[in-house]
Amino acid sequence: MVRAPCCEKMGLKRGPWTADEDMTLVAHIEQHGHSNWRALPKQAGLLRCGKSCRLRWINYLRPDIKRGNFTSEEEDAIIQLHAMLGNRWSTIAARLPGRTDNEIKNVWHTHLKKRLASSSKTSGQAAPKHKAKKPPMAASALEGPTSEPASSSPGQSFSMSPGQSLSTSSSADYSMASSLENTGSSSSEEFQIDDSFWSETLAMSVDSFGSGMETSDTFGADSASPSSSNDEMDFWVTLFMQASDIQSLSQI
DNA sequence: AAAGTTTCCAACCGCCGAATC
DNA sequence: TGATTCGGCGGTTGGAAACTT
Repeated sequence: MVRAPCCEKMGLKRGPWTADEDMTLVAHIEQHGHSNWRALPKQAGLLRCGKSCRLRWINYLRPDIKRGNFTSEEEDAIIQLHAMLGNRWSTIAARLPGRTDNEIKNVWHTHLKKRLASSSKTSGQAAPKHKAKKPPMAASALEGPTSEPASSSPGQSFSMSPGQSLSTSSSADYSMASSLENTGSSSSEEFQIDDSFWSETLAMSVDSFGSGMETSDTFGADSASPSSSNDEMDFWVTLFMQASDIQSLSQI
């Protein structure tokens, strides 16, 4: 049977949200929550698809969203996490409190991918291919410490292992090869984690680490209904980071 | 100053897995 | 047990803003 569309498109508004719509959505969610996205727009009196409402809330209106530039620490964290996880934006976002998967995805495609490409080409010389534009925004995020004063709290912390080093070396090889080269695998071999890896390891984790697993609880709204596989993924991300950290420390 | 180009980001689309019936 | 619904995810895109010529 043909799957029904996520929402009937007739008469539903699309495109950018207005301030009024934002207010309506926020007010409704604050009052009634968002137990049912599909029904929400009708209840709130919005001419929007439920999916659209959800996206707007998740990516923009949620109170714990951190607006503003990405700090260099955040960017480095994204790069490291992406090297380990690939395009698992939601998992990466879960490690960066206040950041959304959509935002991280955008940053990756607009800044970080290019940054990696140029650093790998010049092997260390970060040749600014693109001239600085939008000074208060993107450019500052790329060039070392951000000038953003208050929007990113000073005490901001990632859910990473305490000793996790966020290498900012320009020629850093962000692949897992660098992190795991001391584990016996060839250093020239790029370590790729694919889905089968995760499914296998996650399956193993149920038996081996089923109890006492520490789960990160850093993402208020999203963690309202955390799936166990997400918790497990968090566990493994943390484990890998700690492992790579231990490996690098042991070499000192 | 204007036209053309590039960059960025909010939003949409389609697919998938889990939950429910 | 299969069908259906729903929420969530990642890929992609359109338009606005910024920048260059």
